[in-house]
Amino acid sequence: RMALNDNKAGMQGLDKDKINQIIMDNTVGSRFYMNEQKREMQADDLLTEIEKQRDLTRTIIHIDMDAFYASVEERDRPELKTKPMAVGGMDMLSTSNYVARKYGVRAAMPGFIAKKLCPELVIVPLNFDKYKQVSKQTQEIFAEYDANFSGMSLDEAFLDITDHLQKRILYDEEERTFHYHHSLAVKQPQDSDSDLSRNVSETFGFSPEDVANELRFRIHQKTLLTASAGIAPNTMLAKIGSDLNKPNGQTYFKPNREEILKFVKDFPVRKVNGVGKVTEQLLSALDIKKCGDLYHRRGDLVLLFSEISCSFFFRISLGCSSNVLESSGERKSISTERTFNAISEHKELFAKLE
DNA sequence: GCGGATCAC
DNA sequence: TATGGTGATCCGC
Repeated sequence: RMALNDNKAGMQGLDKDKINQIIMDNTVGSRFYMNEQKREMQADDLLTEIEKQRDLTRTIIHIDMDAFYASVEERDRPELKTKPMAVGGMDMLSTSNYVARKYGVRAAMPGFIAKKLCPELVIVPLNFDKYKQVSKQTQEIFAEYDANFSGMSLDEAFLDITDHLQKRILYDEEERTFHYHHSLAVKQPQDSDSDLSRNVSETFGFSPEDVANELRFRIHQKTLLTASAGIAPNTMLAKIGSDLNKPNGQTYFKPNREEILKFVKDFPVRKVNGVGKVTEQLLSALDIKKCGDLYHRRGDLVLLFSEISCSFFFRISLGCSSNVLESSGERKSISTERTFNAISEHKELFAKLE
């Protein structure tokens, strides 16, 4: 910001580096420098406030069904498993299986484009009623661990298992053991013959990770579908976690401030809930690509954005978000999702700078 | 409050 | 042939 701007007539060919050095050498204590300090103090006030509210005492799980609609169709039509397949129509696809993804066929892609990428692609029309039934089955399981769980869509939910973990300490082994019915046990191609007669049952422990494994086991037991999970002290990290080891995996973020900051530092802002295409571009223009960059550029951010937007960005940079779940029925807002009107907010600013 | 922009599913 | 439909927030007016 303090650097010399040479986009003015008569300023070409100057030794920019040398001039900038002189400006910098004389700038400490100057108005420019003080302004910068002031803005960083403003930012630090917000950051301190957020840090003060950091709560590592709760355990949130985000459960995300793997390629949900496509997996349901594969389950009911196994011949589709080996073929590139997507669910939706020629105008829009809802999701695709992993074979199709190798061709670049993704959710939210028009079917006719997908067909050009992969002419053999099988497009299966939506069976919404079926997905709703499966969703109900998974939600019955969720309710056993958190009666107030928050369903985000048919294939995603947040659970606060803090209370369950307390109660669970008293569970005997039987209450932590689950097994498949013989009729449901499916032989996977990679299983050896001995796996067929194997007792398909499992006992789970007492840790947050054990609970997530148990949830995923029970979902598969009941629906024959796989899910991924993120376990963390808040919704932002839980949501990130369910994506990191997908499919059929899970990630645990320990309730440890230092470890969270270390993870978040190099994590791309675009993958955080609430940061979409436009915000990504806007931040990218400021050379902000990783969550840690949001912290380093905090002085610039308070200059450019509203307090609400800054708080949103700073919470991301600290790995802080809400850990309070609104029950699905009465949900009005999702506290981790924030948008801001970048264009109009900045039209104003640029107008002043002219 | 309303409409526009943004975002997620 | 052809690029969703809905619900939520924040912003400027």
